[in-house]
Amino acid sequence: MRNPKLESLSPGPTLIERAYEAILSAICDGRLTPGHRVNQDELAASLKISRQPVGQALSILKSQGFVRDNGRRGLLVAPLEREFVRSIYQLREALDAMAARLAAERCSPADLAEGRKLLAEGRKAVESESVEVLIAADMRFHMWIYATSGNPLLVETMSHYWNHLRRVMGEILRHRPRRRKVWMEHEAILRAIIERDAKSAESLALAHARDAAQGMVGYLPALTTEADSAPPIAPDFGAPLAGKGAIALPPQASRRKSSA
Amino acid sequence: MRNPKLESLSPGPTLIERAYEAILSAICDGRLTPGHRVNQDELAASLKISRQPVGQALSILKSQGFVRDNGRRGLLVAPLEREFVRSIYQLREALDAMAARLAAERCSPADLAEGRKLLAEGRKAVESESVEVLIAADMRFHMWIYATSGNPLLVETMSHYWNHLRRVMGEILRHRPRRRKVWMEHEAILRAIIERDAKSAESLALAHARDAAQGMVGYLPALTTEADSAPPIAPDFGAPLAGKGAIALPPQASRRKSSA
DNA sequence: TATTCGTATTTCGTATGCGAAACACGATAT
DNA sequence: ATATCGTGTTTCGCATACGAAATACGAATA
Repeated sequence: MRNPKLESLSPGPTLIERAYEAILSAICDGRLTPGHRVNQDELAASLKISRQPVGQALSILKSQGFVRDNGRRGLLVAPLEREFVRSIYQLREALDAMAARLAAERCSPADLAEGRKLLAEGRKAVESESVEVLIAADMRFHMWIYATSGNPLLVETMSHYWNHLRRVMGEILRHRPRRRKVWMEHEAILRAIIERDAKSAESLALAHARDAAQGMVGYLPALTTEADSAPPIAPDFGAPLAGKGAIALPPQASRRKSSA
Repeated sequence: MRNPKLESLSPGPTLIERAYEAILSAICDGRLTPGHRVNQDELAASLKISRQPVGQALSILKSQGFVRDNGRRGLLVAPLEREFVRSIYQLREALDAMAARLAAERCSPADLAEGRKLLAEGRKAVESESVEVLIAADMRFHMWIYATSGNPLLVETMSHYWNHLRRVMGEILRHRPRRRKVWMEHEAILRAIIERDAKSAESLALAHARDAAQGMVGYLPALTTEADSAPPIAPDFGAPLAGKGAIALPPQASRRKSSA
């Protein structure tokens, strides 16, 4: 009666999750442009589902900063704000540096093989025409470092931020020549990790993050739609400090038979 | 016709937001215990609202890792897992160190006054009996550093993580004597910031984070409800890598007149 | 022609309705 | 007594319905 080890199968993706993915990817690759107003009915019609799952997906997107409240006029796709992007790159400096150091300390042979593969793919991506391919390769390389660091939260957190970065990078790389230097720096980082030189890996990653920031933030004002980006209106949802709720919850909600 | 400067007033908190706050604070201060199954109907009944806003709030909480899918049996309050807490503290090392350094470089006189005030309040909180008061003071001091660093995303990100830490700290401090050392370390950090000694501030904050981690993670296995924490089942929602959506969105959803 | 007011339309938040899937429990058969 | 099956209950996801609030637009007025 005891099957050796069958992992329980996950319930299929709900409409909420699929709507979330659909809208998020539309935002991240620029099909939904910054500042564009989003509309529940319209999205629901596009996806051929009802408003309900769309609304829930938008709630999540809002809490993650991809869409934002537009006063009483629904939501809009978060504009690309220089300050915000700068903030992300600053976090990246700290976290990428730590990730590279940890990766150098903890990497396994399998990890290294994967890293080499990603580097090769990246080199090939540089040759390709597609900005999307280039960004995806860049992202995968860095995600590999995060994963190799052995900190799952780092992967989660940074993949979140990279979705924001995708938007910026896509916007900018479409207008500016891409720099090959990126993958030389990647190679240097990888080599340091391979040689288990934590110190070097850390400082190379830091320099790389600074470099990337300079390449992006500098060109941002040109396209940050200052006009659309109204001053922050609604109290932001993304940074919840619990404890201010007006609705009280009973000390311990015991399941069942409470109102029976 | 042009009023000099009236900031637009924000739409009042919706039921979703209030339910979110209520549930989050219940989770963070332990009124909803780790591993406890949460139930839409029951929460809705407690809050005296319908299931709809509760469900949306839970979606957001799920994407933030405060509740998690329980196979096909609804949701449960995320158990306190050692690995997860360790991950948070590791991120804190990197981010707190950076924050302290930036704070030392950028603090204004007003910032310093605020910092001194928080330190004094913290000292008083140590005398108090309440674990909640103690945690709140600790949290506020660190949030001050984040704010003073001038990086708004740092505030947002860390306040998020601190909500997770609140759960752990509350659980552990209830069972173990609180350590006064914490506020001596805080004082040292503050002093370094006041003296604009970025290097010292950075390393002191790093040491403080390591110290805090040791004080928490070490005692975690005793209370991590290993039995309840089923192996991860559902593909996690918190770390979205956009682009896998099955539902396609048309290239550019132009508002209106699409389906006339 | 420019301004102001009133009405229709849009759009969101919330409630409720409905069906499917899983669990719980008891009855039946061996 | 134990195992198996069938039925009722729970509970969620999704759709739809409804009301409130804001916008947009056109008519009336100066």
